[in-house]
Amino acid sequence: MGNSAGLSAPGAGREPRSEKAEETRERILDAAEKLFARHGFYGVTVRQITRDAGVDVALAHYYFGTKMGLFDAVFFRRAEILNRERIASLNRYEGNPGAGGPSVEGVIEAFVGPMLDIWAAGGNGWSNYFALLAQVNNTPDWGGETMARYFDPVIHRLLDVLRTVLPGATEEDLLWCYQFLSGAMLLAFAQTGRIEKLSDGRMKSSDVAAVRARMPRYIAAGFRAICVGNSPPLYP
Amino acid sequence: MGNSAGLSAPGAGREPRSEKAEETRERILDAAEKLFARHGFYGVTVRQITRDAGVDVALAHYYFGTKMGLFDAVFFRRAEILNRERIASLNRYEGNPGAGGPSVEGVIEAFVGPMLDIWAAGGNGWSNYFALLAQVNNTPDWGGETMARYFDPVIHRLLDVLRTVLPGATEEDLLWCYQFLSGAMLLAFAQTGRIEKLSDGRMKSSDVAAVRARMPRYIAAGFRAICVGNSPPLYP
DNA sequence: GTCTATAGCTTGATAGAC
DNA sequence: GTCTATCAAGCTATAGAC
Repeated sequence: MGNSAGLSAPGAGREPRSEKAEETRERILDAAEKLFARHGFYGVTVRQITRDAGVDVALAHYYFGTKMGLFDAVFFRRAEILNRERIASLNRYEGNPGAGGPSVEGVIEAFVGPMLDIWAAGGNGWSNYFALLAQVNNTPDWGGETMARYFDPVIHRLLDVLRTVLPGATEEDLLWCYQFLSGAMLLAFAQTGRIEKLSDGRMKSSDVAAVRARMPRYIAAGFRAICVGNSPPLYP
Repeated sequence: MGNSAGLSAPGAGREPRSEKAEETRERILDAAEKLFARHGFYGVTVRQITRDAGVDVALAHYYFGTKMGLFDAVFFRRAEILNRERIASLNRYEGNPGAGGPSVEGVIEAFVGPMLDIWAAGGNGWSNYFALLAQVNNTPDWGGETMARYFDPVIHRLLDVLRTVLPGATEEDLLWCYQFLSGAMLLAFAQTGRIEKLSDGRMKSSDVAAVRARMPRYIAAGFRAICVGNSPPLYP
């Protein structure tokens, strides 16, 4: 699914757009982001999107060609930002790992931190986008491929840094652990309302602080349990 | 989404069905399971399902009323089995935790084991079903609610057993850790093809043994890191 | 850039013959 | 139980006026 290649912007390099046009484009993207995140690609019609955006149906096709083109544009818009932030964070961490030197926790925090910061900074757009990522990540057949197309460079960068703090880890161990990380992280970001149900309304899916306090340590412990020595696990 | 209440079978208590009719019903369910898993509820038409099943369109409505009724029936069919197996496994473990006495690893294995066994035993039906679960689990708004309706009793049972091996854990810690477990586990079961892409084809999403060797220990380590003491984590 | 109008299909669902 | 036939509604996408 999707056909914009790699990390080059779909529709990039166009002549300068008028301010009004740019705003219209963004309104369509925002509405599409929200609705795709909630109901998936097929659960939404172009008409619903443009109605939500307050613009004419035909404009969606004018700006994005097809419904799929619109989906790709939504997916791409924030992927670019996300990738930049996470690469920068990993680079910063490698350059200066802090007091006790590099650690698994540190690397995971450097990777997850930017997303937590963005989430904490608020904005419905990002919340919707995270929910969309979780859905695509868990879509069989083309989900893995789509995630790979947009995010694999960052993930390979993460794996490189992880290898420096987990020198004995096998490739299999590292990749499976990343898969677990990916599932745990994106479900937490998706805000599905499950935690509300389980806790009888006492806890909130939107509690960023709660996730920040637990997720990096949870994930780092998992990596160490698998990638350091073997059963029984050793904790250096 | 969905409206069959609790764990009572939708359409249960009907008069005895003929064998041929029962087979037709199952064929529709199998096709629907496969296609819903691959493309989501809205990504599939009733016509595609019945075509795949080799039966007439009208029969889907005859047996299941609406498209949503069909979806509910698909979701319910295996949920019942899954719940029974997991409850039985947790009971067995509580009755006989094995040599070293009860442990976090043991509880997690008792919970995840039945799903790994079912997966290992093969059958496309179950693979499709797991993929469907992963999708619903990651669906915002109604995903959490739907999962809760079908699976919360088992999860509360799991949490009860976990409390006995993690006596000091707070409710918040336990529930967030479960949320991470849920995301990691279902993504691994969804076979999205991501691991193939990341490993350049050297690893397979369908490698049950690889998941069995790692996931329980990964998850147990995460629980211990969060639910035992506080930073820095202590490993008993 | 924006809108109207519409082409050309497909959809979920049902009525009724067999 | 199964199939044919069909309906009303909604869909993506486009052509062309402004």
